[in-house]
Amino acid sequence: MRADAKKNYDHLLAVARAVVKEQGADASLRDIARQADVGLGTLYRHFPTREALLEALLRTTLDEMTAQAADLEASNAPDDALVTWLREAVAFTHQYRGVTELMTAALDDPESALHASCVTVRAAGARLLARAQAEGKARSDIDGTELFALIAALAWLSDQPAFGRHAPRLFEIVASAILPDRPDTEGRTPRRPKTRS
Amino acid sequence: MRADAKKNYDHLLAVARAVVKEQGADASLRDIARQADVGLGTLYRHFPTREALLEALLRTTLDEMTAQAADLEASNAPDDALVTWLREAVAFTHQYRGVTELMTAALDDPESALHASCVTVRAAGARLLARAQAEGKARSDIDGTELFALIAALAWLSDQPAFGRHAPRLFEIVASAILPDRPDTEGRTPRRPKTRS
DNA sequence: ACCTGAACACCGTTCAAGT
DNA sequence: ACCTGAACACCGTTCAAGT
Repeated sequence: MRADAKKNYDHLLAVARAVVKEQGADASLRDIARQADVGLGTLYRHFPTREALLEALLRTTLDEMTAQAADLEASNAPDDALVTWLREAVAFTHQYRGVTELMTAALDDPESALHASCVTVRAAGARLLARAQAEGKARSDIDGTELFALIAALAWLSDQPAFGRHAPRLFEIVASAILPDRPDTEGRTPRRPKTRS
Repeated sequence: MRADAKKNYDHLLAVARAVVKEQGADASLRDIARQADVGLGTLYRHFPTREALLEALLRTTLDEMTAQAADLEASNAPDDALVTWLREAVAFTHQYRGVTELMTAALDDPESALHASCVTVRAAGARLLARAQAEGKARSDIDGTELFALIAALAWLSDQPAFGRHAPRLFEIVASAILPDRPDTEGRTPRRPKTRS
């Protein structure tokens, strides 16, 4: 890659990161090019699709998540490792609003630039899940895709302003379904009376 | 309303129903007006916002869901009533792809034309939930909004092509979190070996 | 009262023309 | 080899002009 091209690529990526962080994964590509002071065609040359742009944006983070799964597998009890990783996965996705939809679609589309990353993440989760299942800590009737789905659902919920406030409890509810006999992380505070919903 | 206006209104609604069923809740309004052989301004006159259009579209179905909740409350065991209603709620939303996002946003926005309907549905669910909680059948640390959130999450998952195949099991997993001691509905089939995820 | 469609400000995507 | 921006086909939304 030529030096000027490399410069454009890097700058484009930095701007895109900021814009996507602020406006979500469906931010205007035109706007990104504009803010990067670059022709619209230049953006398309470096990132032929929106998925390609997000793949570049997410690659390092997704790799970190895979690495962290390996770490947790080596150093933690199977159930703790899984729960910690799930929490991390949801939190990560929450950085970039709307990325969940994209990753979910990419998982189903081998042509997507994001496909490989998503498959890798699913595999990392599936390993942690299998280990917990082998020790009887996790429900045995779940597979890696379903674990991915539950993470995606929790991430989606966290992105909705109506539910953001409830995200921690919703996480606990779903986690308790995956790992039935795990005590709640938070100190099981008694709930406000149920008159208001 | 004048007779010609009424005719336009009805026809617009019928066309919109078909288009939204096919293309989802973010279907082009222009396209709907075009297919209804009506000026774009006419659509906006009758339905000043997309939410208003969907409110008209969903009103009868949402009312039916509220009514069904009352029926179930009168004639079924608390836990069965709740599970049946949850299943129904997810299935309904699944008819119109993308409606979940809209309803979730409306729940948080009192100005939305869909707000009242969503609040009513939440209340209907909350009643069924409270009854099941009173008999110790449902987790006590969940409120109506969280029940709504879990329904929304399941509906969202069902809309994703990658997860559609897993929707029944994902429903069972979440349902088991809400109603911990309920036996699975399906005959707990042994799972395929976990080599493929 | 109600309807129409042009007008405006946006998109995503492509591609001929430039350096 | 890379960059640019006009061109095209779409949007949602508004509003003057018509009946």
